[in-house]
Amino acid sequence: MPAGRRGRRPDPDRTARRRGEILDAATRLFAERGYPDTDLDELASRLGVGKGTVYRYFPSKEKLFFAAVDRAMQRVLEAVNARVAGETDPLRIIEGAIREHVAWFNANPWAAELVIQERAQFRDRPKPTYFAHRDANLEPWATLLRGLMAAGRLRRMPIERIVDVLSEMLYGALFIDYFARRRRSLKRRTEDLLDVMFHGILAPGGGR
Amino acid sequence: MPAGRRGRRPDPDRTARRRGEILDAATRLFAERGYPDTDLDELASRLGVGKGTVYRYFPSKEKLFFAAVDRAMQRVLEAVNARVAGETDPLRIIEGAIREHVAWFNANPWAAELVIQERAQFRDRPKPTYFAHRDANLEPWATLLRGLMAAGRLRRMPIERIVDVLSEMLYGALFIDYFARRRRSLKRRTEDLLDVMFHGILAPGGGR
Amino acid sequence: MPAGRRGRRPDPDRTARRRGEILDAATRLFAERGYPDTDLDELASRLGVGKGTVYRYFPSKEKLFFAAVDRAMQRVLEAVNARVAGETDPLRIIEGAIREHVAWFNANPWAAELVIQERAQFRDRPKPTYFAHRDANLEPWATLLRGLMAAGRLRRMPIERIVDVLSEMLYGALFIDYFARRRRSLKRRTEDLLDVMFHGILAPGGGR
Amino acid sequence: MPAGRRGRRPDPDRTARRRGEILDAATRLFAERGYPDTDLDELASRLGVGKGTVYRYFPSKEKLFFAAVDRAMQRVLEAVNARVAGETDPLRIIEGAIREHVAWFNANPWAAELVIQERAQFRDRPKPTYFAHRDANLEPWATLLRGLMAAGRLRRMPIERIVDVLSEMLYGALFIDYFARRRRSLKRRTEDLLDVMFHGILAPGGGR
DNA sequence: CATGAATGAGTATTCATTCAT
DNA sequence: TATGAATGAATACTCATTCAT
Repeated sequence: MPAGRRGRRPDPDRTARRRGEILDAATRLFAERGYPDTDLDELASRLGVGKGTVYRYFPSKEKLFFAAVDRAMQRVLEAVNARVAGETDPLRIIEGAIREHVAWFNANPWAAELVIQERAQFRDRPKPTYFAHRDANLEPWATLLRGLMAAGRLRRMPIERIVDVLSEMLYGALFIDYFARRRRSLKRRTEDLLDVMFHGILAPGGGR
Repeated sequence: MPAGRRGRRPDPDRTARRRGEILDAATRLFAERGYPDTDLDELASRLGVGKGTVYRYFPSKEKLFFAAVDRAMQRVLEAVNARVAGETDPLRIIEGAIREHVAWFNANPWAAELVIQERAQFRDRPKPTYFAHRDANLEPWATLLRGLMAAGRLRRMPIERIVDVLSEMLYGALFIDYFARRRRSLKRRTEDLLDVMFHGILAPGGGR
Repeated sequence: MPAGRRGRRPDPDRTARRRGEILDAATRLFAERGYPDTDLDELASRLGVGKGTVYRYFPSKEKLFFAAVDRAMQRVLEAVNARVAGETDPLRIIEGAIREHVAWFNANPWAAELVIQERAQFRDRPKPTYFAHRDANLEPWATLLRGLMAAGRLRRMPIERIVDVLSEMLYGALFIDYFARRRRSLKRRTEDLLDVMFHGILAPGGGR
Repeated sequence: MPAGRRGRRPDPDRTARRRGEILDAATRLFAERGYPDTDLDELASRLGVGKGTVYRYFPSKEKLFFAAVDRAMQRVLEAVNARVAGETDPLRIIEGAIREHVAWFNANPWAAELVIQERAQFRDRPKPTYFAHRDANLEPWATLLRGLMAAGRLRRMPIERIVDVLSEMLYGALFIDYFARRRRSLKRRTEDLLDVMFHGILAPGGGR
């Protein structure tokens, strides 16, 4: 054993596991109570550790919260990517992504809560985590859309139009879903969204 | 002097004006700082009145906030109704309503802020003010849509599908608009929305 | 009509009546809620007048309270004096005074409440109203006692001993009565007090 | 190092000592200023600790106050019991108890203050602490009195009569003592009380 | 005289963060 | 490394009093 090294060595696995446990509990609590009503004291006792320990892993309540949001956003993306992994038809990829996005937030409403909380409590953040992640993952989707358009399967329009409107729909759906206490089934709402997104509401020639 | 009670009489005009002034200033402050960071003490000094005066007009910070949200929501509806007042073609009415909704929130971003704040700080409210107002005003729009569908100008689909997806788009647009710091022009984004809403993204026959 | 005098003359009767009404309502409220929880706003509305009016008759909440206590103390003394007015036997006068004191506070528990409140809220008042009144009325009673002692009907002892112990009994009775929620009848408790006061608890020769 | 939980362990001794110190200082302050004028902030600075520390030991101002009253009442009873511990003659036990009660409150006037404050500020408490403690300790005294009566040393009368009148005397004495700023010596007043309690004021045959 | 709108000093309590052990 | 005792800034609301009308 080299001189000068005493005591137990830091165990990176243990550390990572601990971090994850804290993040899990914090996520649940932030979503349940909202950011301001979440008490780090309660978090610590739920975890069965001291408050100081939480502070060893995250330097402040704020940072802990951001870490929670960040991880949540990673998870949606992972879920979406996993869902479309086997698909080859680009249109089915788009469709699958939409379905998964709606379904995932529906199954994980706490994530929507985190997104709201972040926006409400930290109004001055340059870019909310949700969009940071979305933008970082945009390019492959844009490529996909360009391909479909070139193949004549999508109407000719700026790619941004699709991306933006789709974002609005999904983001709106995510919020309305969670807090307007909707009564229609997840399946039906997904069909609504896909149908309008793909075909619009006008009948052929109905515009005039 | 008229018989009956003596002394300084309450002046309803003055009272209403005062209430309005307080509400204006409160709205601005709540939107600027967020609910928790808004100090009624500061509100009072901005208005040049004592804290107690604010409490004469609104019994609590919470009630004041709800009054502010409520008034904001009334105003969007008024703006939308005013915009479509002269229209006769039902499709143009729909279109006008969408345009105004997007434009109004774009011009009054503080209103979007209030909507978010309400949701984030009062998680347990049965129905957020935005939806309460929307639902109270839904019927005429549903009638309009039914008419258009009967006339063959809209594709046959459940009315709810249109209402829901449109809500999602508008609500999503309202949020994204305000806090994703979008770079594309209001006009272009409105066209995007209308185009996709009306025609969808698929080319004819593109689904297969 | 002399020049220089305009308008309605102050009407002393009306003024006194008004003062009395305010004092009545204030007394009730102070006794019900305690001094700190009595709201002059509520007092005014119960009376159907404006807050300002109360201030025309009493310069401050404190002064109003003292006036209420003072009037209450006058009333006990009046009641006691009225009760013994017809008596001629000095011992019966003493007895009647004790009976009336106990009975009056029992019938007017709010008065005991005022005595307590005064002591608790204004700890630094030189002499509580109750004792001020008592001391101002002490002399005739001392004379009475001296006469009884000279006549051999009371044991020889300092007059102050009787006055002090009797005061303690009465004052103690007044408090215990009101707030220990006693279960024994007024009559029985009065007899207890008189019996011990007059005869003590020892049997003849029981001291040794 | 023993297995199990790491970190700074709670030290029960230290905790108890701290609690006691806070209670001491609080008792003094409540008695000096009265309940409403006692500021926990000032209490903390007097103790040289932060306000939060006080709240660690007592969950509210109210609870702290009740704890102070409660401890005071325990102490009177201890003092009284200690005083009569060596006595064997039951009559001397009674006498000693009375002497100690008067003397203790005379030496600890702050305790009387707490009793008053409790009554005045918490009008609706079912049973003031003073009486709760008294009632919990009543039985041995009743037994003593029954014994004396059976032995012919006390006049035949209901035990309750003695207990009640004695309570009234002591309670009255306690208050008068503290706030009528009496001028006669403690010793003399104790003799007064004992003399009247034991022998009454009437001369033999003086009743008629 | 009478009113009640306006005022602002005053106060209990919470909880993120630090740091002695 | 872990703990939890200690800290103190921060905050909504009440109510006695004043005074314009």
